[in-house]
Amino acid sequence: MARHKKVSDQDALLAAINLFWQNGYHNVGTREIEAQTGITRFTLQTTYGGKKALFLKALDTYLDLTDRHLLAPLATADLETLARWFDSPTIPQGFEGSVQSGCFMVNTITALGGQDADVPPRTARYYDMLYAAFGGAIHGAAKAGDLRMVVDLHQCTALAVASAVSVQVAMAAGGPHADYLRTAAAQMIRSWAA
Amino acid sequence: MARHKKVSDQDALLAAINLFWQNGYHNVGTREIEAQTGITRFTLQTTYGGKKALFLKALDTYLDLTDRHLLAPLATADLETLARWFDSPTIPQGFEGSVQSGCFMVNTITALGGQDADVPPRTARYYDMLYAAFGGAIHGAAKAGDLRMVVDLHQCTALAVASAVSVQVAMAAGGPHADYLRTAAAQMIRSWAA
DNA sequence: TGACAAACTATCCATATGGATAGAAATAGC
DNA sequence: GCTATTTCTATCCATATGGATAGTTTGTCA
Repeated sequence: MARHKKVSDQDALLAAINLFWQNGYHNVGTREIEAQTGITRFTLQTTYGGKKALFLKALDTYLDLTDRHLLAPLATADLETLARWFDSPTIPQGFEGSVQSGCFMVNTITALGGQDADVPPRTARYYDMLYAAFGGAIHGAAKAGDLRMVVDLHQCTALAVASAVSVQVAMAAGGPHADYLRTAAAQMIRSWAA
Repeated sequence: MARHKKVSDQDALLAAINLFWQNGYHNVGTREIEAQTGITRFTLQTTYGGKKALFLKALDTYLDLTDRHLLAPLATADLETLARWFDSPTIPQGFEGSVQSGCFMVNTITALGGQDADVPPRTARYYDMLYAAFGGAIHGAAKAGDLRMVVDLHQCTALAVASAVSVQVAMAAGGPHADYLRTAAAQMIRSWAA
């Protein structure tokens, strides 16, 4: 039987997510990947398929975890939970140092999206996740009679998605903007209640 | 008197804006800058101060033009003009090929913002411009008695800023999301009217 | 017409990059 | 204890990179 890797796949992948999320694809070289994740350049190539393949796997895992822990549960949440999602956010374990960099996926859309054919399918998945989560909550609230009659469900969903995305950019921007936007989004959601 | 450059400063700078906006800082090499802007690597170094300095000058010029043509005029606009700013956007001359890449500044925040000390001052300027533009319009509408009494001006301003930023990300993302968000934002703004 | 200054061209340079290779090390199973 | 397999280490490689240099070209002015 074979030699074990220095670090487990899971630990290495988590480290890779944080590295690429905080620094972007281009600012991270293969020597830095070795230093920060424990994956040697040999293993990077032979086991993971190279830098680009590791990046995509990290991004896919990020999307998996983001959906599982942050978005999918929202689809069945009530309005107050949705509002608190904005003004009292939870941070997935293991990513505490990265949330100030915004969203790994949003950063990838704006940094690489125009030139990299591997990004658009993931972008589509991300927006699907956002619309499913916020749309689910909003349609659920409507069905429960919790929404004011005058609100347009598609508009509300789009505004919730807009708020979520812009909060991520504001996180990457630094400063107070993310808090302003979180507060405003939570207020907006609470204003939809019957 | 000396030899003239192959292209004018203004044309070169416009070309540099479009190049960096569409491709990002790292995806553009100095040979590509030569090919796309007419600035030789010699001139890039001696006149502009190098690749990074050209990038920052391009970004600053982009912020100047964006403020002048798209944002500053909003500060004295009425609500309907603000709504149309979203659902019937105008494209600054010379940038038609780049708007599908979103916003040069937003792309820079997410791609470089975490590692590059030259970006945060420009990020702060960008958000200041956004808040001044949307805040000005909204406060002006309130002063004119055009807003419903119940709306919170700071919340409205923050939501308008959120919408503007997320539309830019959606442009970079491609697909129908930008149009959804534009429509929703315009509806939201119209819903604030008395 | 010559001088001067600015920009261009062709070439060079040091460094960094992603990935490849060969030999060594580590591990489990037989 | 040996074998097979996987991973590691040290080194190498071809290419790309941002920038530098030297000689040439170009345009204006005196």
